[in-house]
Amino acid sequence: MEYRQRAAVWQPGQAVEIEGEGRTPRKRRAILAAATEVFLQHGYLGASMDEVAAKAGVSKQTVYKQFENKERLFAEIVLGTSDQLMDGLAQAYADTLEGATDPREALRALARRLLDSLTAGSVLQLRRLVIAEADRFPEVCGAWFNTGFERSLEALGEALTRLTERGLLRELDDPTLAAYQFAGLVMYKPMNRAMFAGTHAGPVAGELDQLADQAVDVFLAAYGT
Amino acid sequence: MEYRQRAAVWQPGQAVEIEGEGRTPRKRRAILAAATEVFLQHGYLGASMDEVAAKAGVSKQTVYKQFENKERLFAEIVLGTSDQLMDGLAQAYADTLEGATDPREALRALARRLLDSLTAGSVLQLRRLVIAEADRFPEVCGAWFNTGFERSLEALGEALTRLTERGLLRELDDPTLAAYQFAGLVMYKPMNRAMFAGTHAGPVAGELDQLADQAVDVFLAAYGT
DNA sequence: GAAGAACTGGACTGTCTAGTATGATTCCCG
DNA sequence: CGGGAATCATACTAGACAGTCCAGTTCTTC
Repeated sequence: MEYRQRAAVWQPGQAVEIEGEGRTPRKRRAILAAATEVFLQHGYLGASMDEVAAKAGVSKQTVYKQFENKERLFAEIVLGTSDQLMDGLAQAYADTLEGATDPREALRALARRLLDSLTAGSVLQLRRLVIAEADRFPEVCGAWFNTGFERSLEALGEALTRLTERGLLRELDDPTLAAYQFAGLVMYKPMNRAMFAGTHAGPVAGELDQLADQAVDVFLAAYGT
Repeated sequence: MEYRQRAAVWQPGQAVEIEGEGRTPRKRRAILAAATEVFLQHGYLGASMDEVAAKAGVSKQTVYKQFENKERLFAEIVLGTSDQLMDGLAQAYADTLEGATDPREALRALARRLLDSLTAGSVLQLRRLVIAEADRFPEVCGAWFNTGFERSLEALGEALTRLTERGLLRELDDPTLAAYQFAGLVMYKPMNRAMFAGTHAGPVAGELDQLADQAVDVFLAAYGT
């Protein structure tokens, strides 16, 4: 179960002290970390700038010195997460697929890792936030989707293509589509449950493993050599 | 393209006049219809009871006579939709699968119909609303998920089992899981796009057909006879 | 160590909203 | 057609919140 020990794909940043950092950037980071927490927990309208300032240990004036207004702060937070999520997923693909010899085992490991990572509380709350505000902030949420979500599935498509080149999968007409199909097989059920049924009701551990295995069975029935 | 002509799975109800209906129930229906529109458009916190009353053509007092407060009105609306959605989906299964002779054609028709129905604007907005408020109203949103979403996939599993019994599909160990896998193959990509990228950016028509066909190919590679 | 920038705390404005109150008006039913 | 209930228009209360302002304090930097 080596994959369960790994760092989560993304966690809302703590305001870590960085030695030699000036006061202003330190406070800016504290504000971003606090705002992330507050927005994820309460949503855009439910979040209050007073709470952000209090949680950051900063005066309201400082918040408004760093960020023009609530909308900009929201945008900064949402966009700031997509890089980190992407990096985490790219790492997951590399760890599980590159160098693999048995495609079934490799895909199972990937599926389990995706399930673990993406049903974590903070990732779910981020997804909820972006979905909820998709109409209020179409550019920001659209950008998050394009640069984070879609891009990470294209990357998975490329990783699958490398499996094909090594003779571990059948030829793929559309690698990105195959990636979406894999993701859909693995995550449609647990992701919907997690999104709709509050943050409570975590999945049973064994259920996720079973889900992963069965998704891989279907995927390989279509794409295995 | 016969399936494109069909009635949508669900549309936010207009306040239809029902002959012989008294004044009070008529106004109650008007309020529910107006509130549905307002909540879907602005979310729970963004919705104002004044706007609901105005849109329903009713005084605020009447709203509060029919519904104790904003929370109850929200709950009533969310729960009221799940039955209707379910009925629409059950109809889709029946129309496309029962009586089919060619499983590939039947599943393609079902996939296209699901794609058309569930990427419609109002259905998306409803999903967004429920997801966004899952933490604020865990019982209501959880109930919506259990009685609407999960139940409809169990129904699909039963419909698939009937295909099995008629020799059109391989034996299914877990019909509900197979249903989730089918849904995931068909909808993971377009549903995520639709959820994250505002209500704008409708999908290209041909893309959905292609998606449906390729999802069915994978599904039948695993479950076809 | 001094000057200037950044920060603090708290008060303040303007606006919005859930929910209540009231007296006049309209509708329904017997 | 008349009486009682439902509804209307409107005003009101109480609280929340985004964003601003200011006088005093702390940090950084030269």
